[in-house]
Formats: sequence, structure tokens, C-alpha cells
Amino acid sequence: MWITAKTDYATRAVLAMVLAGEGGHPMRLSEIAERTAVPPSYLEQIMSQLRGAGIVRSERGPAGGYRLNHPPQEITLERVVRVFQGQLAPIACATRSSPEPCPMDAACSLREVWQEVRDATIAILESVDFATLAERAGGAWVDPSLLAPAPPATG
Amino acid sequence: MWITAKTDYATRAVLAMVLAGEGGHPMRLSEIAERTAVPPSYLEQIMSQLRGAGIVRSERGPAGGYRLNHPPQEITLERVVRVFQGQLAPIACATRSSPEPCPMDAACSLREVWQEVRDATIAILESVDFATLAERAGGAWVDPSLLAPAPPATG
DNA sequence: TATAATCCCGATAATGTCACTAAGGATTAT
DNA sequence: ATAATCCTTAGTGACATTATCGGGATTATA
Repeated sequence: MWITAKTDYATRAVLAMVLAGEGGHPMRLSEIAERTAVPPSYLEQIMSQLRGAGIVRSERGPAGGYRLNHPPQEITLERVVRVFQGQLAPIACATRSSPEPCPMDAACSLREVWQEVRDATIAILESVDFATLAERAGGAWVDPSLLAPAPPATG
Repeated sequence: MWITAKTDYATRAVLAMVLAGEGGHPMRLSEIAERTAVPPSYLEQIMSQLRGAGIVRSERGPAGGYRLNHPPQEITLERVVRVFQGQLAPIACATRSSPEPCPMDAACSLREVWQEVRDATIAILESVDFATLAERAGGAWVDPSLLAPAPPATG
């Protein structure tokens, strides 16, 4: 239960945008909020962070809204999660970037295990992109470049 | 950073007890607190929970203290962690025992990923027991049954 | 029987994070 | 001008975490 609501909401928001497709007009915050079942006032902060992280961009004024800043295949789940969760290690002594020292010498055999958990977690999140997630969701979105010569198998 | 200090302390405490070996007398709380660098008053609560979970047992009175309730090989890290962390899924919709429903239909493709993370985490924690951890810590503890014919080293 | 060492238990408090609300400002198409 | 949209910051209540403290229960020993 370490994925916060904010992270959950953010990943849902990105997924909702992918599923909405790359239509002409951007997607309004109120529409994203509806489709993801996230409180709009809270989603505002989240979209702001996503924009700051370069994952989405925004357009203001009437008919404004949000667009993805990259094709869905290039947005990994890890990237979105990182924006909101910070360190993915389960414990402070096992982070990749700035591990805290163990106060107990022998505890470093435990640290190895925490590092294993960290690495497994990161590997999974890095292996999934939002094009894949949209497909699995039975999504409307299809990468046009993949439909070049032969039609892909159905189902 | 989802492993709480309590869980961290508990795993260190169990490791400390394994490293101390199965000497004649039980291990005092104050001694465990010293070796693990855990506040004694807080460790009291933790040992109480470990006892409630059947992982250690206690003896009262002078020369009292704590003993492991099982051989270290039989105590997995998962078992200790479970006592203090509850659900190991990263998000409420992905628990094994009582998953909450997704408020967003399409989000279930995300749920599959959270379940992958959950399963990988549990698999790692289940694969490690405290005998192994003690060995890796360069620990004093050795399983006597593995040293059948030759006499064990002194010290 | 008295003492002291140990475990046992419940109350409480400080701190911080989370999840959200609210209010007003900035931008821009019409 | 107006209205629709995004933008930013401040504030807040609920809750979990991380302890601390005081006294009670048990028991080996003198």
C-alpha cells in the first residue's frame, strides 16, 4: 500500500489521455477528472506536476486542456510513478541514489534483500509503457505506424 | 520507502537473536535494543507483537528474555514483515486477500502491473530465511545439523 | 519473605504526511 | 468584454507513525 492516491490518480490520468486518443482538441481537466473518478480540485495539482515533469503539456483559454507530450510507447509507468513517489526502494538504506547508512552492521544482509525488492519493482515499472496499458485496457488507441503492411492478428 | 521503522526494527531484532545463537539463557530486551540500535521503549512493543505472532517466546523474571520460537531456517523474512506491514500489495486494488474495486474501468490494466509488483515482492521475501541472512551477515550462527561428523569450531 | 530483574500493557503525545478544498490570478478564443 | 480554461498557493482535518512513560505482573534468588 505504498502507492499513494496521488500516484494512482496520475497514472489513471495519463491512461485516460492515451485512451482518449490524439484528437484535434486537447483534453479538459474536468473531462479527465470524470473519466478517472478523481476530485477535480486535486487533479489540478497533479496535472501541474505532470506538466512540470514534461509528461503532458497544456493549452490555456477556452478549448484549452492537456495533451501528452510524448507518444504513449515512450511513456513508461516508471516515469510517471517517479514523479510522485520519489524513491522506489522499500527502505531508506536501500535507495540507488542516496542510501542511508545502516545503524546495525549485520543488518546489511537485510539491505541486500531490500535492494532486490527495489530492483524487481523498478524493472517491472520500466517494462510497461502506456501504449501497452491502453491495449490491455481494450483501449481505443492504436499506434498507426504499427499498421503498415499486414493487418495484425485479431484478438 | 514503504517499510516502516517498526518493520525494519523487527527484522533487525530477529536477526540479532539468530546471530546471538541458541545459548543457555534467553536474550534480554535491553541487549537486543543495543545490538540493533533500536529505542528500548519502542522495542518493547515490537517484541510483544513478535511474541503474539508466535515468532519469539519470552521468559519472565531475572535472567528472563526472549528466544526464537522456531529454527532460523524456518523463519522467512516474509513472515516477519507480514506481522508489521499487513498487505504487501503496493495499492489497495491489488491485494491478494481483499482487493478494492477500481473506480475506473480501464485502470484494471494498471492493476495487473501492481499485482506483478506485489507478487515479485512477496516471492523475494518468501525466498529468504533468517539462517541465510545470518550467514550472509558473516554471523556466528551455524546450523549444528550441517556439521555432522566433524567437531564444531570453538568460540 | 523481600528484593530486584525482567517482561507486560495501556495511555498519551509529538510529528509528519496525505488527501483534499478553496480562493483568486493568468491566459486566450470569441 | 466575457467566459472558459489552466495556474498557483495556502490552508485544513484525518490519520499513521514513532516513540515515551508509568506502573503492573512474574519469578529467581538471598
